[in-house]
Amino acid sequence: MMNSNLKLSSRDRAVLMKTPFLSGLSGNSLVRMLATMSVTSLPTRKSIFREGEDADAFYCVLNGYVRLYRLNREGREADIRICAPGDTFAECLLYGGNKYRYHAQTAETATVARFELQAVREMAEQEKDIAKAVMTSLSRHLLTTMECVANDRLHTAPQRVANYILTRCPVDGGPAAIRLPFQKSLLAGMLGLAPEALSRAFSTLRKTGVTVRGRVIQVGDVQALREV
Amino acid sequence: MMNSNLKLSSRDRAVLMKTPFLSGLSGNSLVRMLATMSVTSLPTRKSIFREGEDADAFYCVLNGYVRLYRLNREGREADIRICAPGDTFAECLLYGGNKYRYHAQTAETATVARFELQAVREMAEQEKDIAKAVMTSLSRHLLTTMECVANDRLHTAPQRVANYILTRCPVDGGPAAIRLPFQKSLLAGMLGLAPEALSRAFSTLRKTGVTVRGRVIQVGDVQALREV
DNA sequence: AATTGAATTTGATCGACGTCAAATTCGACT
DNA sequence: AGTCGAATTTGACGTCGATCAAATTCAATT
Repeated sequence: MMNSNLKLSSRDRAVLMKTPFLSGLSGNSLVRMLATMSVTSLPTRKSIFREGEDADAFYCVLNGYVRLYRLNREGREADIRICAPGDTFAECLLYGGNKYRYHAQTAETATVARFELQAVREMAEQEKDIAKAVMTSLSRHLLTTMECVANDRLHTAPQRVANYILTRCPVDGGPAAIRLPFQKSLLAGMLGLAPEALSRAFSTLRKTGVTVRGRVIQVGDVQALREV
Repeated sequence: MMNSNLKLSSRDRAVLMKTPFLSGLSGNSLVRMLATMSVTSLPTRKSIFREGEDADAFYCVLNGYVRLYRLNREGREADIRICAPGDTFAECLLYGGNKYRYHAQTAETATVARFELQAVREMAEQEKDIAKAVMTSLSRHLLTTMECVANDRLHTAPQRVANYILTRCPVDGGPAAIRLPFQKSLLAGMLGLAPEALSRAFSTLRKTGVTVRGRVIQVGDVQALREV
């Protein structure tokens, strides 16, 4: 069941406006972008597009999570990226080919904004602030993706998990607690791990003062985590 | 020894003009880009910038190869990307932060073009075709980096090597031969492997009709390689 | 052709992580 | 509180690739 052109909830609107894509836009450009945009609510595990399809739109997650993944010949899935609220995906097809290069599906109930590639491409060529928004979005996205390659190649499972926890902890070194915004299996995919490996990484981190109960992660000593 | 503001060899010039960065530029924009550019020849294993330094330029490889890499706490290096002639690197810092996020060093004698971030940033805001060039470059780069994540997470060492060979083979299915443009240890880094693992992957591929002699790789049956 | 340092290959070993199966826990709903 | 299916954890095991060391090959130079 797809609920197109839904009215934006104020929460979703707030997320949308903080996106690198829209946050820098002036009145007129903003209006034009919003005009070509359509908002859709999707149920869990609903496909948004598939690898190899002709690309006609890119998306911004407003609520929930979207999984970008590939399949190998035997049908095993590997996540390439997990998109959180505020993340844009497939915007690289604005200037990088005309077919989707991976599958996209919701990881849970999600709301996404859809932008026509052709329309945005034209606007980016007319309005400088839109071009700038595209460049900002692509730059950020590229940096985090390179970060991901480095993380995969350099760190073990417990280190990746520690890293992830640290990115969501307050900066000071004392104790802290965070709550995962999604299932652990999704976190496993983000970190390039099997769910079992994530579970074992958490139990390895127990000796560093990390306690996990459901989605709540308690960190005894943030500084100690940095040294894993 | 650094040889700044070298006159461009005609070969280097040809590479430069085929870059997504400059290939789409009109007369005036092209002149302005070339004016802010400086060309440098560097010896083997010369550092271009280091992680954490303030970023003031991005680069385009004209000749040779440049390694982008990170270190972990124990000092082990992991390559994030190998830049070939025509590749641009650190251009994501145009709109994505002001510090270099990884180390860059030449993998062998190399010639690179250097572009001031600030100057290009300003030009990108003035000239639409320069903005477009930036977007194209970022898009391509992002796609290949996501490809890299997928490759790492989905494929074994022999599959990655087969993949690499296939990207440099003629499309038809018959026998073919290619010559590596660099040392095997560099290829290993590109594929996220230790040199020993690359060597073993090649010997695994022997049973698929791949013969390696020095830098020359003979492929008996391209179609068979696709099925590894 | 001989020399020599670097690159690559090979062998042996080890640790990390994937996979499969079974046990347990979680969480939504009655 | 009780039920039931899904998510997570745990155990057992296998495989892949990293690492270290030693042998071999390569390639530039004499």
